[in-house]
Amino acid sequence: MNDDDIFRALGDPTRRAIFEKLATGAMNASALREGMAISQPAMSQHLAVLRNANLVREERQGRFVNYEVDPDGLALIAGWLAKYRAYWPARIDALKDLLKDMDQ
Amino acid sequence: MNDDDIFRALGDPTRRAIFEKLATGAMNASALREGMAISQPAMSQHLAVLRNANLVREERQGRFVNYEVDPDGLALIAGWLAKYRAYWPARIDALKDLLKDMDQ
DNA sequence: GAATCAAATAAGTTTTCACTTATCTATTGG
DNA sequence: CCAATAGATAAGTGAAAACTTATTTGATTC
Repeated sequence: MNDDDIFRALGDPTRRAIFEKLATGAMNASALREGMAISQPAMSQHLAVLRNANLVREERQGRFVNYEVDPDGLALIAGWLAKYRAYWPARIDALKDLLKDMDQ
Repeated sequence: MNDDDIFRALGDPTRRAIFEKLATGAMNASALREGMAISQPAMSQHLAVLRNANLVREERQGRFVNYEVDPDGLALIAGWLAKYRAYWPARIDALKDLLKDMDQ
């Protein structure tokens, strides 16, 4: 799990769509495919890339494999972004409001 | 400027290295190349991709073109990341500390 | 205004990577 | 134990994209 894997994984729009769909709730690979013009092997390969980047993690449940967002990958992006916080001072207030919301 | 352009731009490790070097301070394309095994046209092409993603902006200064980090692109990443804030509650405290630092 | 230097662009080549089809593995239920 | 189903893997193909060399554009200085 490093910047390289993560940004490469998110660099593909299809993979980002998969991730974003997963973020609405954990589901298995078949459910992910629904309404998403993508073959079974392609989905499996994309999920492998996302998993390798720690953006997604799996949990086998019988014959199905359930996928969910892995916070570790997101944290790494947040860390990357934080390095450049000097460049967005104007956005600090918005971020503060965000954190206040999260407290409730 | 959209998620696609940004993540595609950052998906390439060379381009991310260029961006990260630029984040240490604005400089022109030649200065960026120093110690960075990369040809002049390649650098120019990478900068064009970064510029197109609003991660970097240019300002011609005579014969040189000065490049600097563009906060707009970073803000878009922050926005993308914020959508998934539900997934990193454990990191809230760390982020708060970060904001406290920024106030000073 | 010719020479020089920074950077961009054009065109072609090579490498990477997202796909395909085919096959295999794992798990369940009859 | 066998048929069915979910998913992974293997191998090959085509397209995208990161490079190359050559040339062009823009600006400076002598």
